[in-house]
Parts: sequence; structure tokens; C-alpha cells
Amino acid sequence: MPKPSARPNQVSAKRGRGGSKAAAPQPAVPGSTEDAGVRVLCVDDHAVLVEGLRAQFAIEDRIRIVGRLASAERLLEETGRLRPDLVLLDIEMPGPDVFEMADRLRHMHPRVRFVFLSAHIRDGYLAAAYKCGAWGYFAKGDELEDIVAGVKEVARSTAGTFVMGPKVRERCRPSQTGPAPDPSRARREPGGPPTTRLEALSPREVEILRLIGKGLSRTQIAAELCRSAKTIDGHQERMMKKLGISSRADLMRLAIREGFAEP
Amino acid sequence: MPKPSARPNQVSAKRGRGGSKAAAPQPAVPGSTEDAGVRVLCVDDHAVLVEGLRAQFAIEDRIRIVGRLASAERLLEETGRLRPDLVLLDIEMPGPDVFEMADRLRHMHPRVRFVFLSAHIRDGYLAAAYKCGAWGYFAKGDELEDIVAGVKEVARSTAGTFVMGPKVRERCRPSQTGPAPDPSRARREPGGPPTTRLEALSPREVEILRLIGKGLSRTQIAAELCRSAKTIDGHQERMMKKLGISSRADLMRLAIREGFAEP
DNA sequence: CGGCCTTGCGGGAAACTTCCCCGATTCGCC
DNA sequence: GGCGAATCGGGGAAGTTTCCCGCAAGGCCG
Repeated sequence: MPKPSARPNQVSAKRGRGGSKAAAPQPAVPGSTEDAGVRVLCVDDHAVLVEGLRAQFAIEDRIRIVGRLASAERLLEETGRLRPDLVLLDIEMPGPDVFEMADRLRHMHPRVRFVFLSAHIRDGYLAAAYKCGAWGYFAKGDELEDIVAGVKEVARSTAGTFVMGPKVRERCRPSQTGPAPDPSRARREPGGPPTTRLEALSPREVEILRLIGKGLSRTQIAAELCRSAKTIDGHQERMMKKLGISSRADLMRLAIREGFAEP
Repeated sequence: MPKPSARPNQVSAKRGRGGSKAAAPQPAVPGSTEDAGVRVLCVDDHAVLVEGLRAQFAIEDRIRIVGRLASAERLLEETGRLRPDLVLLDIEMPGPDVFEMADRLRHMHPRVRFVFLSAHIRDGYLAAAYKCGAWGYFAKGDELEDIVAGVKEVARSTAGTFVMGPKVRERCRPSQTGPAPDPSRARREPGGPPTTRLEALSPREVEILRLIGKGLSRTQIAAELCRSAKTIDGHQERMMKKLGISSRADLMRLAIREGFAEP
């Protein structure tokens, strides 16, 4: 069984970094060897993109790119070798799952901050980014200055906020379309976790949604998961109820739109 | 002349430009006002990407970016205003369909060459790019030098070749997995039209495949096209036969993978 | 003109999916 | 301990889709 963690819609701008031990505000730019600037490692399979960032960082002092990876494959080793303060991660790349690698990065190098820089803003990605402990999420469509400003903010931050690019915030705020408003704790601080209707889904349901997005029929999904087709039936129904969706086709469209199709 | 390039990384193929009239070799760099270089217009919603290109073009003489658009919306007007020699087009952008706009561009500004620079290499895109008269197709994952070399090759070309980036060619060549080799018309110029199994489909079939990829059921497709569900049935069957696919789910996966889902 | 392809549609049997019912187990929570 | 939730699944009626058959109009081409 995946994770026993019951998440009661945790919504807060400030996130406890450091677990039970009361995380004292860390010094900004934690691992900088010299105080000469923020060391950034870029992980993106598009070389052009990274060069654009490098060019922009070059005209800012205090930020520079110390390395580039085309996939998350060697992320942990290279982080150890290059000692960046901040890792910029693309999401849709060949190779291992980026969120999983990011999660491992957090455990192996807890002082290294990381943010996502993705071409697409999708609920699924945003939720995964937040869950794996990212410090921010930016869109490739954001203006360069906004990305740079965001990177600086993350590097400087002492409180552990989740920083979002302009486009991300825009696409994230007005998504309060979920079915149950959950009146118990309606506190929703600015800058908190991205509001996503997918957070209502259980791990299993997400898994099934992904397979639906891949185009599998419920019988095929059943075969894939070694379960009865009836079980998939049940999950589907509950998902549709939760998401306020009435047809399976809509469910699939959602899965595709929110990024559950491609991996 | 910077570099004689002609690296064997790109593949180019001659195509008849100009229809029945035997396309006389046009002068390279057709619309250049001064002979000082290639004027490039970039159409991409990712500012970072364009800056990366700008930086790279800057260290080459003879190429420079004269404008940038975040969507294809004002492509025609801006082409008239900025008079580029070459337009670099992203594919997945908000706004109007890029292939359609490219087609119009060719009619309105026949001297302006255009190539696609996309994050994804998909049969659907490749076919559409070729069909709308593009001069090349590059992947954002291609190395910067390869992209620059390709742009130069397109600008310099006198024969009307379809230039592909290394990654594109790689993903394009070995796709001769189709069912029937179609022995009737085996004329297949070397490096010519990208080999795609989607080229076996009729326009209507492609249209239906797109709707399938969007997650619509055949009844919904029928409603969308104002046709009987039985008709959609027939198209589906014929498509599956053509493509050597046995289940509808596979058909949908193909539609998603090949880029028929998102528009 | 006579194939050949495309598009459009109908009938019908078999298979699949949806959608309701129901019960069982195992969690964690109050 | 009760309660809800997630996960698993069976039964069964109603609806949809698949997959075969067939037919017909129109276009293109040798």
C-alpha cells in the first residue's frame, strides 16, 4: 500500500522544512562556497532553453549556471559534485521520473533547493511538485525577468515558501471548481499549495486515471493491475463523483489535459 | 563565411518548389534587405527559448533575430512589417493553429522560408509541417550548433530542401513499421517526405483520429461531425486495418502520441 | 467505361461498459 | 468501538461499442 499519509488538505504558505525539529530560518543561499552568487544547476533536455537562462543570468550578478543535465538520470551524483544552491528542473524529459528524483534529491541533499520550470502548467504536475518538496514552479512561458526574480526569491527565502511564476499563479488561483468545498478548513493563504481538484483523489484513483489517460479500456486496466474489471468500475465511478464529471470521455480528457497521459 | 558546415547531421531532400514550373534555383537568402545576414523571426511562447537562440545567433555573424511573437496570431502582419528571411515556428502554442498559419504565410509571403522548431517530434506534426510547405523541422532537444547549422542551411539552400535536425531524422527514419508497404507508388525520395504511417490515412480519417485522441466516444464524434455513429464505426475500422492496429485503445494511444490530442 | 477509393449508412450478433445494488476487509480517526 | 474512506469484488439490467455483413453515391484515373 503506497502511502499511509492522510493529507487533510494541508494549505499553508509556510511549510515546515526540516520535519519535527523546529526548522530555524536557514541562511539564505545555504550551500554557497563563496558568497559570490547563487550556483544553479539546470536539468532540461532542451539546450536552447538553458542557454537562454545562462544568458539572462549572466547579466545579473549573483546567479550563474554551474552545470546542465539533459535528464534527471545523474541528478544526485551531479548535485554532489557541482554543489549547486538551487536546481532548476524541467518536467517532461526522457529518462527517470523527475518528481521521484526530486524527492530523492531532497533526502540526499536537503540543503539544495529545487524548483520546476515546465512548459505546461497542469494540476497533476503542480500537485506532484508541491508534494515532492519543491520550492517553486515556473512556466517556460513566463517572462525571463519573472523567472529570474523567482529564482532569486527562492534562493533568498528563509521561510520556505512555494514560489510560483505569474502564469502559474494565474492558472492556479481560479481553479476552485471542485465538487465539495470542504468547509472544515477553508483557510487558504496566499502562496499556499496550488489549489487542485486532483488532490481529492486517492493514490489508486490517480493510478487508474493515468491508465485511462493512456487510452486503456477498463478491461485492459484491470489486466494491467491484476484486478477485476468490476474494481476498476468502482474506482471510475467514485472518481467521476468526486470530480463532478459525468462521462468517461471527460475523465479521459481531464487525464490527458492534466498530464497523466504521457508518462 | 563562418563555418562551411554541411555537417552530416542534417538530412536534406530536394522537393519540387513551384509546382509544374521547374523551380529554378532561387537566390539564397531571398528577401534580405542588406546582404548583412539572415533576418530571423521567432514565433514561440517561451521567451527563454528565444533568448537562447538570440544568444547563439549573436556569436554567429550573418544571423540575427529581428522579432519575436508569442503566438502565430499576428504572424502575417509581422512578417510583412519585419521582412524576415526566415521564420522559426514553434508548434504547441496557444492561439491559432500553427500549420494553418504557416500555410497562409507561404501564400502571402512566398519568398519567406519557414522551419519548425518543436519540443516534440511526432508523425502528425512532421507530416503537417511537410504538407504546409515548411523548409525544415528541428527539435528543441537538438544541440544549439545543429539548430544554427540547420537554419543556415535552409537560408542558403537554393534547391528547396526539407532539412531535419539530428533528433528528428533519428526518430523519423526507422519508422517503416507500417502494415502494407504499398507497392503501387514506391517513389520515396531519399530524405524526402518524412516516412509516416499516418500518410496512409484519408483526411476524414485523420479528422476522426484527432477526435478519438481528444477522448471522444464514437457517439460524441458522430454528434460533432453530424454523422451517424455507424459512419464513425466504419472509419475506425478502416483506420485500424490500415494502421495494423487491433484495438480502439491503441488507436487512441497513437492519436495521443502523434500529437492529435492537444489541439 | 470499369475499377478503386472515399465517404456515408443500415442490420445484427457478440462483447464491452455503465450504473445501480450489495458485502468484505483494512485502515486511521474521534 | 463506531465511522468513514479506500480497496476489492459479485450481480444484473440497460446501454454502447465492436466487428462482421451489405449497399450506394461520387471522384479519380487509366
